[in-house]
Amino acid sequence: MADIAALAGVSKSTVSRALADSPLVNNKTKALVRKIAKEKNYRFNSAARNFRTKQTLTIAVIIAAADDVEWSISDPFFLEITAAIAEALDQRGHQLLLTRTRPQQADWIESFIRNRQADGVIVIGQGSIHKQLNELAEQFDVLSVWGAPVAGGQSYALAGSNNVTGGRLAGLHIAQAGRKRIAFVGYQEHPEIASRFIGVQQGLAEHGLSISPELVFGSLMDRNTGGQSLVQLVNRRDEYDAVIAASDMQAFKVMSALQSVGVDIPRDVAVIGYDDIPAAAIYHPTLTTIRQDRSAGAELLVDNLLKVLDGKGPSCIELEPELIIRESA
Amino acid sequence: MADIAALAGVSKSTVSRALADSPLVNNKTKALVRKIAKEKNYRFNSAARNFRTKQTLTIAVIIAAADDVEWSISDPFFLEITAAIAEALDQRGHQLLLTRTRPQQADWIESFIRNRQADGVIVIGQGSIHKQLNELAEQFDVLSVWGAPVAGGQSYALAGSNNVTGGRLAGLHIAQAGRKRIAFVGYQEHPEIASRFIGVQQGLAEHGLSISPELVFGSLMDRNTGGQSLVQLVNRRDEYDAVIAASDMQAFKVMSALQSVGVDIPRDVAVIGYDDIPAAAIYHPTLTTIRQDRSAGAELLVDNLLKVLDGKGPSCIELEPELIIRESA
DNA sequence: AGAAAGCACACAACCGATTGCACATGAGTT
DNA sequence: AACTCATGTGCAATCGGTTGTGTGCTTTCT
Repeated sequence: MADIAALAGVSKSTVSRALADSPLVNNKTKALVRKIAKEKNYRFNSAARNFRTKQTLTIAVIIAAADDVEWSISDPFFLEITAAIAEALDQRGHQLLLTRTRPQQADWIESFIRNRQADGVIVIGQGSIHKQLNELAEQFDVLSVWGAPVAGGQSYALAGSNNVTGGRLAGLHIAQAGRKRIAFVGYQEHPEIASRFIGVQQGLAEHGLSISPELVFGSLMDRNTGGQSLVQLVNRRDEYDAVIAASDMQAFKVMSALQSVGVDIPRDVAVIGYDDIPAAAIYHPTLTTIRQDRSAGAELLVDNLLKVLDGKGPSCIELEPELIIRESA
Repeated sequence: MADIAALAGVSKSTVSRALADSPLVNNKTKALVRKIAKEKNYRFNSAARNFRTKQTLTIAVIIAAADDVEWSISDPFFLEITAAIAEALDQRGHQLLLTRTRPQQADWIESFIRNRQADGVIVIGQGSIHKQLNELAEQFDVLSVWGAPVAGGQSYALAGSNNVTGGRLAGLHIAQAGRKRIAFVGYQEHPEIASRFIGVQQGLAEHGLSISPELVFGSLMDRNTGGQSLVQLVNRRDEYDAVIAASDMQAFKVMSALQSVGVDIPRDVAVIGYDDIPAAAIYHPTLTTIRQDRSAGAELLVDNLLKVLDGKGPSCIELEPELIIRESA
């Protein structure tokens, strides 16, 4: 920058202001400085800038659910929403630091914020750490979370699809299809899944149906108990004519297991998923599911965070999910 | 740091050295300084450190293939390898900057390196930009690429699975299964896919088989021509008894399309994929495929890059892929 | 014409850690 | 006793931008 200043015959500060498009600089000077900067292929040093301005224009993203029993980091939904966040951040001139830090570690957020490695943090999935998040949010106003509202409210900014509505859509669709004995699969410790289950029950209730407790299964993705749940699900296959799964990946598992013992989907058992990951449109039969809009969600997450960083209070916004009817139900 | 120095009754430099575990500092002093730093919950300012040391301990990751016709960013394989890279970088004390920058943009790499936003760049998938990568690698020694060796060699560090071997394994397996009329699906502009196709032909040739040109289809994922390819593939379904796909996602598409017109897999047509993404074990029938080890690959990519950043020449390493036999073939 | 206001720019401090060099102290050597 | 040497610590420069304050010049108004 000093070199550019010398070449342009002005001072460093003028160069800085010219490149920052400050109104304090004459337009002619601005043009001259920029021309020279371009000619000399000048690049600002963002390390220096970050240092001086005390902000990094970087947002850390952490997949909280990834460490949990229910979901693995390989669930395409999380990765896709991460990609969508990258896109949204990019458009707003920020960068995405993908972190593996386990949110269970006591001081994970401090290390990001106080070390000034990131200006804010986006957490994908509350997993089972809602409480910790809440405490952190009260200390640091730098949190934006993808998930579901929690009873009692939360002090962090929240974005998510309306899981109750989503569940209800699934329940209604299954009921309208004439199914009577419904099974549910999912890990209800997670706020999102719990909401979906509530929605499902609502939807079914509107048609006078309910889910019998023995047809509620835990997550099939759980490293410890997942296999067991799946076996039970298959053994009881004559007791239900529809399965509502808490995620597409689980729906695939259900379909695969049932198909391999000769159950026809959707004739014998209808299956409905949640997320609408790309594979849902490809599976055979194609999967009826509840679509969550990742792009919209990502933008919401980012805008929420930027708002909070800007000193505005955290907001809680829910997107409307959409029923995607395909072959499986 | 100045505060810690005052509290410990030493100078800033001593604090700095003590925390950096420099041998220049007496052990007692070191212990004292560290104790105080811990008590006062001191965190170093990484912005200042990056600025001063001129390195960021950050690696940018860019999914080159994502922008291409063949693969979309939603292909789980890329996202998974990205997650694995995050893990590997974390273990080595680095961070991962996930970028969306399109590699087609002329100066993408300069903006990272010269702006000092990252110390190095990992590119996933050469896509169709091998030439550009090569030129960049000659200017900047900061490149590590996941992909396949290219005729004529490349000047960047390369890691990948041996696609020829992988293809050959697929070809051999199909041939041993007694299939005679083989179709291939994939976008051969990509070095990786091209290598796989060569391998497939080798494997088949060892059993006296070959692929007839009209049974070689372009990518099903191509936004423009993918649908057309799929229609052709289905129309000609009586002309082949096995399909070798260049990726699992494409294999799913093939299976789904064929199943929906009543083709039984694997009885009528065997299908084999490539990658072994999680869904491969879940599809019905479960997908026989060629496994690429993401963790090993990610570590290789990272180690390669760190080696290059360390001033050592770029290396080119290939992992051995593995045939995973399941139901579809 | 003189004063006030406004514009465009320069000067220099500053962010917080790292590091080359100078210096002090005490031990070991001749 | 004088000298070398090793060890431990402090001083101050430094990285490359950003920004508050100051200053000279021009314009505008009374």
